[in-house]
Amino acid sequence: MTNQSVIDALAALADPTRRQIFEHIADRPRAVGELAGVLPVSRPAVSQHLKVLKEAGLVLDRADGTRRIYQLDPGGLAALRDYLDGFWNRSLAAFKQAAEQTPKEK
Amino acid sequence: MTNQSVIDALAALADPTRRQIFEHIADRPRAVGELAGVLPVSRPAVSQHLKVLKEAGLVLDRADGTRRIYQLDPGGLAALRDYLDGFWNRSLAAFKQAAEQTPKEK
DNA sequence: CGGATTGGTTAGTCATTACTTACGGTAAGT
DNA sequence: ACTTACCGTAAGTAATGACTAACCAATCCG
Repeated sequence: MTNQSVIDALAALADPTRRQIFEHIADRPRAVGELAGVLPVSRPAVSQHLKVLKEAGLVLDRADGTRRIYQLDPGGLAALRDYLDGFWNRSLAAFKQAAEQTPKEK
Repeated sequence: MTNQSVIDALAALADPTRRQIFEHIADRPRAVGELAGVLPVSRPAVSQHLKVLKEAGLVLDRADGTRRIYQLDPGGLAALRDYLDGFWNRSLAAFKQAAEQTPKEK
């Protein structure tokens, strides 16, 4: 609900490795070791990234024996999309106004 | 069009100062010195951030005498929103499936 | 012209953070 | 119980990047 979650989500997705993890999870739920096997980083690194993604509200986790399954969290994504939608309207208005001010654009 | 622009946009908005700059520009077009006067950083810092935002396709600039006016670029925002929308559908599907697998959630 | 205003660029410093290695902890199998 | 498999945490290091100070370029006004 807060604006901080959106900020955390943006910062979380800014890292290339975290974005790869996120995209793999988006495909289907994954275990930690499964992700580490695909990615070019160690398993602890994956764990640390998953912690960041979880705190940002982008992923959920559940236990499955000794394994831990991670999946997407719709809440974080919705917050992000709503945040960007807020700019979208203002962006269109500003762009329209600027186009009128400089009509001789190539 | 490429996926790289989306990645650049995410990384650009991850920085707190850049997000503040972006939000001020979203309010209305601004000059560089105008932004530096409001923000707690120096003018060169603002210039560097604007360069990043511009390369990410999030802002546009035009000359106005010695000043340079920056405004939002709808293209970058649209690409970002479409990117997140792609995850949104997958997220809902994954969440629904997981809810069925663990029906005894509190 | 000459000074003043406005911005972009460069060099260098400092803080943040992503990564690996090592360790501890829990659950399943024998 | 012992071993194996899987995962999170801590410590330490290397690399990324955000910032300031100094300098240079372009435009406007007297």
